[in-house]
Amino acid sequence: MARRLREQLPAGSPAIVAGQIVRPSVTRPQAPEDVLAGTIGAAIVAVRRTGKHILIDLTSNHVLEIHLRMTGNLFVIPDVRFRNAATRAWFEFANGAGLVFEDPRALGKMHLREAGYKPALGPEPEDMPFEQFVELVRKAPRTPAKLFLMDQARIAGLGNIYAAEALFAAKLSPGKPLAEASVRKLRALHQAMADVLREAKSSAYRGYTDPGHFGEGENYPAAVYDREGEPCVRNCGRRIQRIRQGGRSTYYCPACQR
DNA sequence: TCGATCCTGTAG
DNA sequence: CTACAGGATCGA
Repeated sequence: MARRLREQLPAGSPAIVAGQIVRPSVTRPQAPEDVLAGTIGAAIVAVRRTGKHILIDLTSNHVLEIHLRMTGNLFVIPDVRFRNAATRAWFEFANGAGLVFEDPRALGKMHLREAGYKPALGPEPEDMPFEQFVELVRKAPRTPAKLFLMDQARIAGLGNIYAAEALFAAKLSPGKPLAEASVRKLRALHQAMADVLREAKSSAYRGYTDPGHFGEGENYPAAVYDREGEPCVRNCGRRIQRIRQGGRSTYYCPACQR
């Protein structure tokens, strides 16, 4: 997302000349006017991603932090006047283009931070050495594997879907602590976390929940997520089960994942 | 460790 | 019509 946004931004970083927080709840607990005050008049210096957070560096010595949650979307349109009804916040550049934050369910967040701000996140799977992963596992001897993977303070970037997929790939039970897993399976999981995120970020799917792909039969890339009752893709003869963990659904193969 | 909360579209 | 989905945060 951060990369796509970078590619869409107008060249020469025109200043932001106007903006509106259409839905005040997106900046809560910050006041919409405070976010606008640090944004309007500034230009964009860089767009970065860390974990699930998008960070937009501004010349005002602020950082605009955006979390898309599930249904959020952030992009540049050539003419800000053509923003649509799901727009929760927007900014207009000096050339008339718009940076638009859309989010039908309005769960996404936008906050103004000081320069140098860093979200409290664990390492990204892509640049986490195996030894560091093992050390993190060792510090959570009783936490069920799936809850461990979804804890952003431990490891950044995996949500409900990708955690389930990585565990399936590594043949690990979502309910058992990783501290009890073999080194071999931990290695597989370490690799799977990076793989699953790389695929999710690839242009092919733009995330498993992209409207054009989600739940669409053969195009649907998830092996277990939302597949309760379907036969395991490994043809082990069992069906995918759904259990409840931390208030959310976990999908897994009871035969393959032990 | 658990549930409620936020928010709305969609599935039932 | 109600239940549920998602991620993060908060309070019991």
